[in-house]
Amino acid sequence: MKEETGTKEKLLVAAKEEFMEKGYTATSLRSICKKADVTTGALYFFFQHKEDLFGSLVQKPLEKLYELMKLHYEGELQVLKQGIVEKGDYTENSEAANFIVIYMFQYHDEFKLLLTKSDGSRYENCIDEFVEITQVHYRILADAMSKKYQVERIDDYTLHWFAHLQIFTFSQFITHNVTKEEALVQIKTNF
Amino acid sequence: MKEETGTKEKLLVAAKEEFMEKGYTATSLRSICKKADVTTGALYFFFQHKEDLFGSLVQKPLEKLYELMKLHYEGELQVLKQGIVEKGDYTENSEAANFIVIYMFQYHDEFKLLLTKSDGSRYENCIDEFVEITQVHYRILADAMSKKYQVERIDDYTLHWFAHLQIFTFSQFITHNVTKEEALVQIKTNF
Amino acid sequence: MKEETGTKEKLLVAAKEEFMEKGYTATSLRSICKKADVTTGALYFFFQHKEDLFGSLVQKPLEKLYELMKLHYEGELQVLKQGIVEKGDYTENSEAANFIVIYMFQYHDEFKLLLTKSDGSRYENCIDEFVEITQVHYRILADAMSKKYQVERIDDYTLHWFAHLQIFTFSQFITHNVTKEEALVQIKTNF
Amino acid sequence: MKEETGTKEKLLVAAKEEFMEKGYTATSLRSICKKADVTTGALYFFFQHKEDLFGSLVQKPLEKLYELMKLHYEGELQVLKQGIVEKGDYTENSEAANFIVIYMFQYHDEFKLLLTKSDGSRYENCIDEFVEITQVHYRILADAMSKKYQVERIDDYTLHWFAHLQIFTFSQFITHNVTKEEALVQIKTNF
DNA sequence: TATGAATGAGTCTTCATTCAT
DNA sequence: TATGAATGAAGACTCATTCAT
Repeated sequence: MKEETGTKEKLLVAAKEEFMEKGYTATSLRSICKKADVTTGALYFFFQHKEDLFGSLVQKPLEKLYELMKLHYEGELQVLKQGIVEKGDYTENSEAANFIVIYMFQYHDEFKLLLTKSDGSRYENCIDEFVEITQVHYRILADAMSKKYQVERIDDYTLHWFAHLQIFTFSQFITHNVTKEEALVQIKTNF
Repeated sequence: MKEETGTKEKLLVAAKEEFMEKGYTATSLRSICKKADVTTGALYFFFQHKEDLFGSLVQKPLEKLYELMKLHYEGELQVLKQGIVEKGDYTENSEAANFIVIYMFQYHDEFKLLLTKSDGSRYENCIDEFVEITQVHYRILADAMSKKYQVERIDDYTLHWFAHLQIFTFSQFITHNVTKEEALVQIKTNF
Repeated sequence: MKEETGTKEKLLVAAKEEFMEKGYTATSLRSICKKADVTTGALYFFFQHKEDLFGSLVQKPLEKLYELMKLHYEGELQVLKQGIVEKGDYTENSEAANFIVIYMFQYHDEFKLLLTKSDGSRYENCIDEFVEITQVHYRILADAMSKKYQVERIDDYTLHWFAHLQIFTFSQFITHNVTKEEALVQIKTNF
Repeated sequence: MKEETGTKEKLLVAAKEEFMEKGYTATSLRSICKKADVTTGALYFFFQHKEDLFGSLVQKPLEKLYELMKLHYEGELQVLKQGIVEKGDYTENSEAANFIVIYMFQYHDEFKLLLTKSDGSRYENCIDEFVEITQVHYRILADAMSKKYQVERIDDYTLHWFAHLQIFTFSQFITHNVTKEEALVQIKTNF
């Protein structure tokens, strides 16, 4: 039955606002404490570093997203193995993509921080990791295809390009003011 | 007929290296001066701010690129006005795109700074401006098309998406290790 | 019949380890609490200050040693007063010295803390006090001697020197890795 | 023709005073700047670290002393090699010892800092190095002796003891309020 | 043109200590 | 007995910028 918001929560809220406004590097812990109406020491009671504080906002959604991507990609591989692409399966997987988008919108702020405000922090290259994961997946997919249909191997650059494009598309939803509904339409149209 | 490299040049060279390595915010003017073997005062004789120094590396190529884009887009509009799209014109315009790519590779470092190392500076959102310009152009184009062929107006979001995608494509050439040749092939293929 | 080690004991053990490793100033109470798996508040329930905690480790052995020195020196004075130095008495006193060494080894850690890790605390000059006490004693001894044998008064500096040397010798046993046995041999040889 | 004392000098003077009063760790750079009537930035213009500042006071005398010790010991070895210890040589070497004392008194403050106020800095164990050097020298000396006179090898512990005692003696001159004259008398008497 | 000394606000972080519960 | 949240001053150090010469 607590009435007043906990200090940690106040800090997280203030941190989110400040990071969002100024970016990781340009944000000072002081300004966060001030906004949260809390002393420096209090901040350091709850968080180890500046980076830890940023991570506390952003880590979990990030990891969950990795997981969802993995699931999504494994789903696609299942479809591939079954040989025959039936409508139902396809749909199922498409739903996985949907789910990812929905999840990203659920943690819209957090992903915006990751994608546009993490410069200077450990997370500044997280996009590259998304691309990397996707590219690895595409490689498997592409090789299977080229083997099946006896076509030439797709070169790395092209693959990377597709992977990056893919991630770029999803990023756009967050970095620009796209609504969840618009995003879902896009997904349905393009995939 | 100067023999020794001028101080200003040494500073610019050092600045480019440091910014490239650490990014705008994380680079200290001190480190630049040190690398250039020049004193702080000297730096401030030639440049007003940190931002001015960064701008001295990056401003001109950036403006020139804006110009080239304008030209490119005006060219497309000319084609549009003439009503009949003749082969020759089209080629001409395609060559404009080529020229842009070539120009970007000529100032490869500078554009890399702009696209990936300008965080914290006045230029951190330059990509958005590219997109904006492109989008405005697309709007004109699209409206002309939809009027001509009596099709529905293309919504802003889609247009923005196309514009961003366009810019993204060009950015990729610079931010990733794409060679000029590969880039030109891509351009020829996709446009 | 307590089974679990008491909180206070855990704190003392942890404190000893930490102080020994890093010295008084460089050791933080936090690190002690962490090592003892105890909260800050608990520490402050049992101890008033950082210095109080350090004192709790070190005070008693220190005082006891002062006492032993006093005893030792009083013994020597007794011998002096009796005029005739009999073998038995001498031995007795030598045994007092022995006892001191043995006592120091019994609280080896504590004296090591006092002699090498107390910098920044109230105890940082404890060696000087040992020297002071010894010097006072030597003064009495020396004056009696010089009166008895009609020799010149020994000057303060020399006396201080002897006192300091004496204490230095005992310190060495603790600060360097001398075994109790070696120390006792040394004592027997030199005194 | 400067009239006002330079900033660097003011800083060094203030630093010496503060370190002398409170010791390395307990002294804050702020307090030094305040005493020197100089800003923090100024300090960091002249010195890299807190340790660098301390070193600027203390490094040179320390190194010079190492050198003098080396010379002194090499002198003793020369005497040894010549086989016959002639009075003149011995005197010469004794003069080397004298010179060391005189040098130490010349930089009395600096050596006091090193011997009693360097705790927490890189120099906190400098005494041990003195002892080490001396011990190594003694080893050579002792082995030569024991070979020459066919006596048993002196064990490491005893040697270390002598070395430490030696250094202790010299330290005393500085750490206690011994005058240069007293010290020189001591040296003449004991060596 | 350039020097280099100096500024001073600002950075993250640590710490002994307190106190309501 | 003990918790653990909170304080707030202080720490070393960095930086863009200025200015007399």
